[in-house]
Amino acid sequence: MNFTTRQVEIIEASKYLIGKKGIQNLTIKNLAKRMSFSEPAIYRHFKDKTEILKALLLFHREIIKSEIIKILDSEKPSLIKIQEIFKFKFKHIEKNPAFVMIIFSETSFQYCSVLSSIVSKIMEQRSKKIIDLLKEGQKNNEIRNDVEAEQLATIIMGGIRKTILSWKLEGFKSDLNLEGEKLWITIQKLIKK
Amino acid sequence: MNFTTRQVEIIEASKYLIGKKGIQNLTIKNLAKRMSFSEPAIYRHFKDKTEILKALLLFHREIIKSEIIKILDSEKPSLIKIQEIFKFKFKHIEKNPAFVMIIFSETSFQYCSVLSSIVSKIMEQRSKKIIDLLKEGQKNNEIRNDVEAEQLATIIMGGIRKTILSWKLEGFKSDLNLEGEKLWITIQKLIKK
DNA sequence: TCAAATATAGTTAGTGTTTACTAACTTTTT
DNA sequence: AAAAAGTTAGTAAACACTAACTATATTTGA
Repeated sequence: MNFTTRQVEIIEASKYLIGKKGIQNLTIKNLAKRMSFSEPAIYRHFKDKTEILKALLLFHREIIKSEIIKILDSEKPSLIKIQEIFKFKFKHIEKNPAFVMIIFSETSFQYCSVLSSIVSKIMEQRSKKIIDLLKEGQKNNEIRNDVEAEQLATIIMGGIRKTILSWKLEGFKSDLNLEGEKLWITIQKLIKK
Repeated sequence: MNFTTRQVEIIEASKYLIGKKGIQNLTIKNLAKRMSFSEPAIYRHFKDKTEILKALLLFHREIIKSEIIKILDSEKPSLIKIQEIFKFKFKHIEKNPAFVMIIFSETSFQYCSVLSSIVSKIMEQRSKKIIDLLKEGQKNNEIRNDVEAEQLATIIMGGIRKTILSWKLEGFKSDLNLEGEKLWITIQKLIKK
């Protein structure tokens, strides 16, 4: 997980390409053009295309992970922590629209077991953190405990994903942060005790 | 939207291929093999590949639409109607796993504006129906009205999608109908008055 | 210290495979 | 007789990737 400068540049270029026109826009040819050098030069830095996608996923996972951990490690009520994760996710996506495409490319990765297992692992870890947080909140009497934390997590994560997907399908026109806030107001009313 | 027998057969074959290995498995070659005839024969029934995908989307939209309308037109409380839509969706998916791939291929269709606009229209129509149903429920005092119907719809649809996605990423191992029921129990507790 | 050796990172030109799709012909149905 | 639905054989473009060569740093040894 230690990438060279050039590797990071290639990861950034890949992100740019996927963000622009989706995963099928990430070709070695386009990547080389974006990097302003020849196609075979790419292969001096990554064994093959799968390695690039793998690096892209892992590189971003780390960025998000460290941010989430920062939130989790703070001494705040669970509900506030969830709210902060909420806000971070929407801010991160709006700042980094390329990542939306990557998030919604799980199915495109399906042909490649290496990539699909990375994606499902990332998602599982996220779910687990949210579930733990919700359980903590239930214990501390911040969150209602007549419902299961697992299902609450599904609703929260699903709601976030659906909001982002709608934003994407509408052509990124609406104000994503605003939609995120509206969603949070509702979720917070539904789950708090 | 009137398809010939052969066209329907090709649609079914496409569904089969996508269901097996995702959208990238839908090639003219594979389609011809599945239909047990030559590649150019496909083009006697559809102008190009995009037309096939378009037909696939529209054909299925009709099937689901008619089922949803049947539920909506019945004389039952809103909450029951939502529950029935819920059940139908999970049953439909479990019976028809091919369709999961299609649902989660929005991003794969993105390169083609015709297809992506069909997908976003379908989704918008679905959202609208759920929102109307929720508003009806709020009016009739079945559903809490301290939250906005739009956001409730996002949560419900997002929750369903997330449940299906997790099921897919786990390799279709868990019992989807059971997961759907657990989700419904939670959602119902959260939204009812 | 500085030239020779070597490792690194780029180039051009090309390969084999897969893709959607077509031209031209033949068989089958109406 | 003609329209519909199939066939074989093939095309052009896109794709990931490679062989072989070259320029440029970096390291090493007298």
